[in-house]
Amino acid sequence: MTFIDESIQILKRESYKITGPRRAVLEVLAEAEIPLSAYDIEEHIPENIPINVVTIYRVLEVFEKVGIIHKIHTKEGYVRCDFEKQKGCHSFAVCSECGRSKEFVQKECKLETQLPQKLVYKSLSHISEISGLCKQCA
Amino acid sequence: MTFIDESIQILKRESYKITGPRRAVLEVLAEAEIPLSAYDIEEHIPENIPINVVTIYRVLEVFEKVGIIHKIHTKEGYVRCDFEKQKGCHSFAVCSECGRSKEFVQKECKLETQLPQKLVYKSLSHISEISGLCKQCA
DNA sequence: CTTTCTGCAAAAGGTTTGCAGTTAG
DNA sequence: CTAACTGCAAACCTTTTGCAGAAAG
Repeated sequence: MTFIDESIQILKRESYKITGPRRAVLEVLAEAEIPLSAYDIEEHIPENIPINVVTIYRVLEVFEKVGIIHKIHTKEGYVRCDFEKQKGCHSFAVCSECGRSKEFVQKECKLETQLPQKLVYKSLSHISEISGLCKQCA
Repeated sequence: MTFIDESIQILKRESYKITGPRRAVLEVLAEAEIPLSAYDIEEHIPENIPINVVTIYRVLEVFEKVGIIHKIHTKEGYVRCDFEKQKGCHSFAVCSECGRSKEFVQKECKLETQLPQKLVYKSLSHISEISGLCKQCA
């Protein structure tokens, strides 16, 4: 199952409509190697079917809500979620030079199990990003 | 040693000047219970000695560079670093409701030791934030 | 057919830049 | 005294909002 098909399935399940702009943004994200902002995505969309940036903002909002993309804070952009079905702590290694990011899932995440209780926090969500140099840029 | 004194020491060591605006921002951050943006900080500074927001932006940039404050991405604001001298992975638990944040340091951080090597990343820095509800807000 | 979605225009908000004058060391 | 810092004005970029028309299911 590809990222696009899987995402469409999830959107339908959550009763969102499958529209042209949403498909187009999915296609861009499916190919992307680095985190993309709304404006980055606009640039990657074919000129013959231009999509308004405002729409892209709204599309990304929905995508993030249903969990098919992640926001990368280190780079102020979005990447597709490669492990939609896996529970656990989704983390990223982000190259500070080229931006390439790799997602990985930790089933046993200290941060989400032990520490919050100790601090009397009830965990809801979690941001975890490592920034460094990738093989190509090192 | 208080946060302010320790910070001044660090700034001097890095040959930054100790100016009025820098002192004022340190004083605000020393008291703050939640992450503050540049504009938040401006509001907390005494009316009789107003400081330009542009200056606050530049002050925060320096403070972050020398490591005396941390940016909280969950809330788009800055907090003082409570563990300047401790090496390791500085993480935060942030209340999604009131914004109160607690810093903690993990000496043994899986994310900074095992995983990066596996991914051929050379670790440089690390963002780790848990978002949830604190005791008061739960 | 109805609800959701999109485009446009505009506003709002946050951040950055250049430059001249000020100040810490 | 000199390099570093600040204030001001303006530019710039990103994100949000309201509303009328379009389109998916």
